[in-house]
Amino acid sequence: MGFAENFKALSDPVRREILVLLKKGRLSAGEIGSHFDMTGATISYHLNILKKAELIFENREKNYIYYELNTSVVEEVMLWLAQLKGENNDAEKE
Amino acid sequence: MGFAENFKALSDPVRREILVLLKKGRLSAGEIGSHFDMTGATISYHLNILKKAELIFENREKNYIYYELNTSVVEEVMLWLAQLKGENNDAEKE
DNA sequence: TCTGTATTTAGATATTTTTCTAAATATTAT
DNA sequence: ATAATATTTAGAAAAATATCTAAATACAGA
Repeated sequence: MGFAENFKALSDPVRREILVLLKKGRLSAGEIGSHFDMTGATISYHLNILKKAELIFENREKNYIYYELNTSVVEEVMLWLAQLKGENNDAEKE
Repeated sequence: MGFAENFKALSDPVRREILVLLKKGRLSAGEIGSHFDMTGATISYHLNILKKAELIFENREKNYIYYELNTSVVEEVMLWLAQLKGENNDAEKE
């Protein structure tokens, strides 16, 4: 909730890579973890940060927890950046 | 240079506010500092991080150092995010 | 119910980041 | 050259973040 969390979540390379992995489709926590040289606990920590920022959401199924990308928040961040790029140049008014 | 630096630079609320201030036009380090309840040294630290990420550039003039927004890097970050939003949905091919 | 697998939580440690104070540098003006 | 102002740099302290190990939880299958 809030930009602060979104940007913080995006600021870590591991978390960005997780998002890229999820671009191709949902993955379980374990599958995500197998892409990194880190303990499952650490991956869980990162997933939780992404979840709190609503960049991903989870889906419990059987013995697994699947994670999926939530693109709507990505959009919000882009909007903030777009405004920054926006009407900053004195020359091009309005 | 590189996404890591860009995202890290954007992850701090003080630095984001500095960028927003610069949207309206260039400001000296002192003018930027006066918007925050922090020492000049701390502001200088943040400006340096933004500078290294090439989100701003400086312009020395007289006794002052003026800072300006560099929107081209903002664009790069947006591009990364756009790709994340991109072809992630199984349904909408291509 | 017991065992095994997937994942998270708790607590500790290590690393990184943010902030401060004090000193250094640079530039202007007298 | 000296004094004043603007800003940065250095070094230390405080705060936040990332990582690990070990234990806890949740669920599935025998």
